[in-house]
This record gives sequence, structure tokens and C-alpha cells, in this order.
Amino acid sequence: MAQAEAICAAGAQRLTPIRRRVLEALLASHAPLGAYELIEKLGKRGARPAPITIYRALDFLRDNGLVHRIESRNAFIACGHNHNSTDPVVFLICERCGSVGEAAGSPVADTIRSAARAAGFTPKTPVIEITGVCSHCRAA
Amino acid sequence: MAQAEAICAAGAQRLTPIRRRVLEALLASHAPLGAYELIEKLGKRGARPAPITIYRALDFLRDNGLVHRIESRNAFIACGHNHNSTDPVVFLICERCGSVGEAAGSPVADTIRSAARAAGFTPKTPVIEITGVCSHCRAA
DNA sequence: CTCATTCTTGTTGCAGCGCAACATTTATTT
DNA sequence: AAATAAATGTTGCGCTGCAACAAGAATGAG
Repeated sequence: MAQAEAICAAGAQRLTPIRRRVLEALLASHAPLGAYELIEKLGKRGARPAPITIYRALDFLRDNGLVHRIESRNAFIACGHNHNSTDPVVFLICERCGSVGEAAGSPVADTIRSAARAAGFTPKTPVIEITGVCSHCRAA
Repeated sequence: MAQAEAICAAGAQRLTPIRRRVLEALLASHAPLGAYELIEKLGKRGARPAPITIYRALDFLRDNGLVHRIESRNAFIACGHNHNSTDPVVFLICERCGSVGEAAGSPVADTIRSAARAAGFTPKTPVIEITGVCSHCRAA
């Protein structure tokens, strides 16, 4: 959270109350949240924000690398590390409990980059989503 | 297409006219198609199928490994190779022209598997989507 | 300090996505 | 030929995501 403030300050970006509350809700959740789940969470303390309000806050947070979108779930998650924009992110999505972890992505990124370049492809955003079963659910 | 028939025959699965036409439409397209694009394409020759009809056909084709869903686009694409269900698939999605290519995934899969296991995670469906710029668009 | 500019938020509305639930038809089995 | 299973049709609806415009709040220039 303090990191979020630092990032925004560094870029002269404004972490407004709405944006802050969206980020707080995502930080408080171990699983990714959909836009309408965020509406409900924020709506419990005050007026229900319109969908577009949430999407705009999410756009802002994503532009600043504080939030990632989980494509396979149409949901969003706060990003703990402060990634370089060029660094890859590997998400490990548990298909049972829905929790999302992050794996160190450097070695994975290298092989992906080489595979992509072998096909004449210039990769841009190495955001990799791997579904499976997390250690906790596997034990159960 | 012949391969599709072979796969269905092997599993005692029925490649009905609707399923066949959906697959043909996807095979004829170099870019992934959304469900509603498929409706329009099939609607030009006969009655417009309902959305659910398309989704059911797509479910069938996906279950049989003939079609993949591109999560980041909410669209579907025919799968050329006959993957093992355990083999990974790496899609190279051009953000300019929308075309989708496949990269050889074996080396990528190994690094992903090891990275995932290091986190105590059991990966299941290594379907990896990489966005970027394809060689054709890069030249232009 | 005031005005213009920019950024942010509110309001309204809509199109695409995806499927649930049930009814009907078609194919397969006994 | 009847029972069972599979596929398709029909209706309907909730979620996703954003466009377009209006209004309010913050910043910078003069």
C-alpha cells in the first residue's frame, strides 16, 4: 500500500479515494475479484459505484502496475511485487480454491522469448497464466 | 478436417453438421473468432443459430482438442496440431492484426513445470498466451 | 486570485459474452 | 418397437466492458 503511494507519487499520479479503495479490496483478497464483486464490496461502505467507475479505477491501477487482470477469470488481482514493466509475471491459478500465486518468471520468460523469436514474433507482455491445483488444495 | 473425423471416430464422438460447420469456420479463419462472429458466419447459409448452440458446439470441439479458447480475446481458434492433452500450447497473438500462431511448447513447458513445482503447484493445462507483434506486422 | 486547462467522477445506455432451465427432436441400445 | 441417451431448439437472463456526454475537482498560468 505504501508502495502504491510511492509509485503514484513518483509518476505524479493521483491515488484518489476510489482508486485506493479498489486497491485495498484487492489487497485484502487472496483470490482475484471481478468488477461486480468490487462494486459490492465498495457498496457496503457508501454508495454503490457504477461499473464504469470500477473499470476506470482498475485501468489506472493496471497502468501503474499495481493490479493485473486474470484473463481466464475476467477478474483482477493486486500485484505484490513491483515488476519492471518488461519483467514477466507467471500466475499460478488454483482451479479449486481460486487463489492466485505468483512464480518467479525469469527463467520461464527466457524460454518463451526464445520460442517466440524463433517464430519471428516479438513478445510484448509476458503475462502467463497457469491453471492447476495449489499445494493447499492438493493436500486436502 | 480429416483429422477431426478421425479423432471423433476414435472416441465414438459424433461430428454433427453444426459442430462440423463451426470447425470449418474456425479452420477457414486465420484469426480467432468470437461466438457471435460464428453465429453470423453460420447464419449466412441457413438459419441463425442461437448463441447456446454455438457454445455447445465449441464445448464439444474443445473437449476433443480440436479448438482452443483464447482467453485474452474471448474468442476461439481451430487447433492444427494434434496435441497430447498434456502437451502445452503456446499461442502467439498479434495485437495488430489479431492473427494467432503456435510455437513449439516443449522447452517452455519444462521451465514452467519446474517453476510451478517450486511453488508447490501442480500445473494442469499449460495453455500460454503471449501477445506481441507478428513478423508480418513488424515488417509493415 | 482568477481563469483556463486538465484530470477525475457521475449518469445513461448499450452491445457482446456465456450459460441455465426446460422442451423437443434425433440417434442409439436392448 | 420401446427405452435410453444424446443433441438441438427456445426462452431468458446475469455478467462483462465500455462509449458518450455531463459535471465536479484539482492543477497551472497569468
